[in-house]
Amino acid sequence: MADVTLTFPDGNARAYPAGITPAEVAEGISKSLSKKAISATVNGAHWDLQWPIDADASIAINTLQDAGPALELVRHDLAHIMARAVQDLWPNVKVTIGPVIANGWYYDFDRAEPFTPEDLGAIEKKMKEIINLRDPVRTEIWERDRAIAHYEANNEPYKVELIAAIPGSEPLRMYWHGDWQDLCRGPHLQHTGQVPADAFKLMSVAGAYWRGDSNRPMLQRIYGVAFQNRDQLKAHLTMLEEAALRDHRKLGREMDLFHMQEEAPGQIFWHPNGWTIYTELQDYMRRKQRADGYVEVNTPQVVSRVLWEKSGHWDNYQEHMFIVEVDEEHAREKSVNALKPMNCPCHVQVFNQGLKSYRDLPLRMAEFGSCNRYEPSGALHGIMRVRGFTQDDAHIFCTDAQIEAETKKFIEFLAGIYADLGFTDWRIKLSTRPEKRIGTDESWDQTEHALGNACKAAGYAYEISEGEGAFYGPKLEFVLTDAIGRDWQCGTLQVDPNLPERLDATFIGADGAKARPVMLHRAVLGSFERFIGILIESHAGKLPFWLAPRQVVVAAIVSDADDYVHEVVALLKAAGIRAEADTRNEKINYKVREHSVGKVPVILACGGREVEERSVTVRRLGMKQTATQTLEAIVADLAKEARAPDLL
RNA sequence: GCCGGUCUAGCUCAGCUGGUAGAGCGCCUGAUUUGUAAUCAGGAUGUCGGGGGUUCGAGUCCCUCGACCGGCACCA
Repeated sequence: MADVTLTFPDGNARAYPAGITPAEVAEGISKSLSKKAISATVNGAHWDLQWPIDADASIAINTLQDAGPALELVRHDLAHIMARAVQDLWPNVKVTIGPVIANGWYYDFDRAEPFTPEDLGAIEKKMKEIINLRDPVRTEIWERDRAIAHYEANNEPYKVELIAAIPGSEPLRMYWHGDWQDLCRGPHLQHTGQVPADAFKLMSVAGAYWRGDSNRPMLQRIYGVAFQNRDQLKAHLTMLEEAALRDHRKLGREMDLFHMQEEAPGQIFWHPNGWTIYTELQDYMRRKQRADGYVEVNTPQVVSRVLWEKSGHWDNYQEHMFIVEVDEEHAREKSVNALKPMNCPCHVQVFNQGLKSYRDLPLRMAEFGSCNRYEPSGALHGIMRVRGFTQDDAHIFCTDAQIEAETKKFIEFLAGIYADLGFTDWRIKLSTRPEKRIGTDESWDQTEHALGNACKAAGYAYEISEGEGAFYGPKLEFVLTDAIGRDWQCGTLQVDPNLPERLDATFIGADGAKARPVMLHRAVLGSFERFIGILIESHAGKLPFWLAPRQVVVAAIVSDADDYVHEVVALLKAAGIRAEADTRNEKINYKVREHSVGKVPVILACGGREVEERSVTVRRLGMKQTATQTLEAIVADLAKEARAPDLL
C-alpha cells in the first residue's frame, strides 16, 4: 500500500500507510495524546479520528483544550446524546435534526405530548448517565438503500426524508453512540465520556417547523448550551442573567419610558421620559438629514385602496395592512382605505407632482413616516417589533448610474450616526436575488455589484444573504444586536426599479426624453421604536447625557436648602438642561439610590455648605466619588454636555 | 399565524390536593432635618387577564377568548 506524508504543526513530516486514521497517528505519538484526542484538523478540515487519510496532508490532533474543535464536537455530541436520552426515555419519539448553534445546540423531535420543564430535568439526568457510560463512538458509511430501509423499519420518516435530500454523490455516514444510531456527517468524539458532564444545560423547549416550513408539521425543539468546562457554563449563565437586566421592556417600566396594553397590541404609549428620548433622537436625525442633502416631506396616513392597487401592495401585502372602511354619511359607496404600511407610494406621488429634470436627481426625499403593519401576533416583541411605528424613511430618486455613489454616501452617513449613538458593533448584510423576482439577470448583476462596491468603497465588509433580496431588487441590511445577542435589522437600503415603473415616475433626461428613475428605499435607524429599544439595551438604560430623559436631579440634603435647590434647577433649565428638584423629606442616601436606579446621569446634592458657598456636590451615575463645583461651573459644564453630538 | 408557557395590589412575587387573598417595595399619613445606593411608625391597596361552565363553594378544576414571554414561520 502506498504511503502518505503527514505534516505536523511543528513542521515535522512523517510517512504513514495510506488509509491511516488520526486515531492511529495519535497513538503512534503517545498514549496520553491518544487518550486526550478528540478530533484532527486535516488540511484545515475538521476530521474525525476514525476517518482514514488517503493523501498527503497537514494534520493536527485536537484535544478538549482546543476551543474551536472542542466546542463544536462537545456540542455536536451532546445533540446526539440528548436525542439518545430522549429516545431512551420515550422510545416512540421520532428524531429529526440537531445542529450546533451559537453557544450550544438544539435537536428537533416529533412527539405527541409536549416536553415539560420536568422532562428537561429528566433528560439532563439521562444524558449524564450516558456520558458516564463512556460509550465508544463509531462510524460507518452506508449504502442509501440500506439506510432508507433501516429508517423505514425503525419508523423514522424524517430521517428517510433527510436521506432523500442528500445528493447521491455524497456518502451517507452513520454514527453510533453505544447502541444508539444516527445519520450524521460527523465528526464526533471518541467516546461519550469526553463530554464534560458539568458544562452543559438544557435551556428551553420551543416549537419549530419541520424543515423550516410553516406548512409542515411542528416539531418540538430542545435547546441546550455547552462549554469546555463548568466555569465557562456558569459565566454564560451569569451573562444571560445580566442581559435580562438590560431588557428594554424591563428598563422601559423602571425608567417610566413607555407602556403597552391589551387594547392596542403592538403599539406604544410613550410616557414623557420615553418621548423625550424619541424627540431628541428625531431632532438629531432631522438636523443630520438636512445637512446631508435631504428634503423632508409628510404624507397621509389613510390612503385609498386605489393607490395600493397601483403600487401592488393590495395584491402582495394586504394581509399585513390595517384596512379602514369609511362609510361617509352622504356617500353611496363605502371607500376602502388602508393605513399606510410604508411611505414609498406616497413619496412617488410627491415626486410625480410637476415635471422633474435629470438636474433634480438624485432627489433625496425624507419623512418620519408613521406606518402601521398588521404583524403576526407571534412576531411582536416589546417595542422592537410592533404594529405602529415611525421610520426615519427616505427615498432617493436617482439614475442607475447614481446608485453606487448614493449608496456609498448613505453608508457613510449611517456609519457616522451609529458612531454618534455609541454603536461600533454593527454588520452589513447584502441580500441578493431571490428565486421569485422580476427584472433581468443583467440588471441584478449590476445592482448587486453596485451595492457591494459601495460597501467596499466606504470601507465596510459585508456578508451575503443569499436569495434574501426583495423581489424587485437587492438590499443592504444594517444589523445591530440586542442584549441577549438577537439580531435586528435597523438600517436598510433597497434598490427598487419596480415602484417607479408601477406608479409611473419619470424625469426628463439630458436628451430631452422621458426616463424612469430608480428608487433607493433607505433608513438609518429603521424605526424609532426598534432603534430606541436597541439603544436602551446597549446602554443598559444609561443613555448618553444628551439623550437621557432626566438629565439632572438636584437633591436637597436638608430642607433649609430647598429654596437654593429650586434656584439651581431654574438655572439649569434656563441653560436647556432637563433638571428637576428632589426636596422630599428623605435622606440623601435614599435619593441617591432612587435616582441611580432610575439611571439619572447627574445628581447634584445641596446641603448647608453648598447653600453657603453657592456650589453643588456632583455625583455621576456609576461613580462613587463626588466633587463640589461652583454653580456657574456646573451649569456651563452640563450645558456643554447636553449638546447632541452633531452640535459639538 | 404555529408550538409551549405565563397572566394574583402600581412593581416583584407567595397562595399545598377547591373553603372565600398575602409579603416586600412603592403609595398615603405622621415623626425625623438627614452628607452620597433603602430612617422609623401607622394606613389603604385587588372585578385573582375577560367571558362561560362544573360545584354548596373556584385564584385553584374544565371550556373559550385575549394579551404577554420563549422559539418557529413571517419581516414589502
